Amino acid sequence: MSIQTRRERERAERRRLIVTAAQELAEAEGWDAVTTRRLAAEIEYSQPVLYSHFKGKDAIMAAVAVQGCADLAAELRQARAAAHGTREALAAVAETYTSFARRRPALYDAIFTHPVDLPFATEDAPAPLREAFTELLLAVEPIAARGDEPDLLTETFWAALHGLVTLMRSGRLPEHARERRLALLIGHFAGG
Amino acid sequence: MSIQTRRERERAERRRLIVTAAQELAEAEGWDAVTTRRLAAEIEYSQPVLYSHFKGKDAIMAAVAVQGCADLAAELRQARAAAHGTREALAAVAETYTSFARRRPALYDAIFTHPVDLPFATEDAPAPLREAFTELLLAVEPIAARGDEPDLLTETFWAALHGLVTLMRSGRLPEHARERRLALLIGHFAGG
DNA sequence: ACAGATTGGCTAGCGCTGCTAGAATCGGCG
DNA sequence: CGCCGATTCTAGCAGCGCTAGCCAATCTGT
Repeated sequence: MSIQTRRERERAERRRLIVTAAQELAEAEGWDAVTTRRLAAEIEYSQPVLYSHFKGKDAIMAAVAVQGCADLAAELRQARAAAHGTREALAAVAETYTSFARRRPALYDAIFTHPVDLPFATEDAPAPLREAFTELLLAVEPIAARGDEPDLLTETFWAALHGLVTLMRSGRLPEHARERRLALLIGHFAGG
Repeated sequence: MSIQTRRERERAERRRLIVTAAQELAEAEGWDAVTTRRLAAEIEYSQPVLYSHFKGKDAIMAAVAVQGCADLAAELRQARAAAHGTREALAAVAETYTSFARRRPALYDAIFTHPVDLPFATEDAPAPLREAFTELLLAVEPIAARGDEPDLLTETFWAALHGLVTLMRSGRLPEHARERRLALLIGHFAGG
């Protein structure tokens, strides 16, 4: 038994090594730099080792996404907790969300942009994903009007943030009016 | 002179041929199927011919995007013209926009998702892009509150639509509540 | 009408990608 | 020690975007 568990432990450790290396490489040089060869060199193993842990590159990105989403959830929670008042909480969460996307674009892309088959809106979605959504929900819920379904309203608000983030990063929206757009969004959602 | 112009005409025609073939192939089988080899075979020329017309594959996608955006602009205009009342016009434009994204995902991606260095928010942006934005602007402007900058409000509304579209297509938002989310968005923007 | 210049398309190939089959090597066990 | 199974590596496949350099067809000037 013992040698079996040791092996499993080593395997798990190496899996973490892969995910961490992929995340660091992506955040340092972008996802284009994360090739299977480069990643294998980074962890000092050969390429096929990656495929004994993950089905393919996309699966590695998905693992990075889940891990990174925990960071986002934590930031959102902190921002929401530090804010006083419902409108302020919503603004704080929105600002934190877009700030996260700006500070850690590679991570944001893995979580929200890259085509990936993670279960998202179901109950068997990975915990960090559900936690991040819950943070948004807790901020949006109080400003829901009568008849608004909080879940759907949260999704809509989230989509708006996501749209702003992606359009700005691709250069389709100019960066300079970022805060004013965010203010307009909050204004229309929080009713003012 | 005449033979020069004939050559230019032929060149222009072949350029159109390339863009059209790329668009059709993308819409039929997705952008992954649009490789330079496949595209060259489709137009019955060799690969390097593509590079005498475009700097690279991205430039071809950009050309498809501009051409496709004219379609979108036309659809938006028609929807807006057919609607009575400001709120109805906004809803019609929003529905048309998301419908376009659903019906023609490859085209939508080329225009709004794919990383591309088209000038977007400046005055030297290609005409179809400006026209599409203008259609949105004309629908959003009437619902702008006092103090709202119409341009920025339009951008924000556009971003929300874009976010809904991309999150739904990647499976991060379930499809089933599509219309209710759109209704929530309109409700909060048009002041309901 | 013919030789020379020029334009322009094609063949072939480079360096890279994600991924995998099969050889080789390492570890535990009788 | 010698075997045997699990594991890791070497080597290679098919495909990608892109380009250098040859070759042929076309136009120009005598």
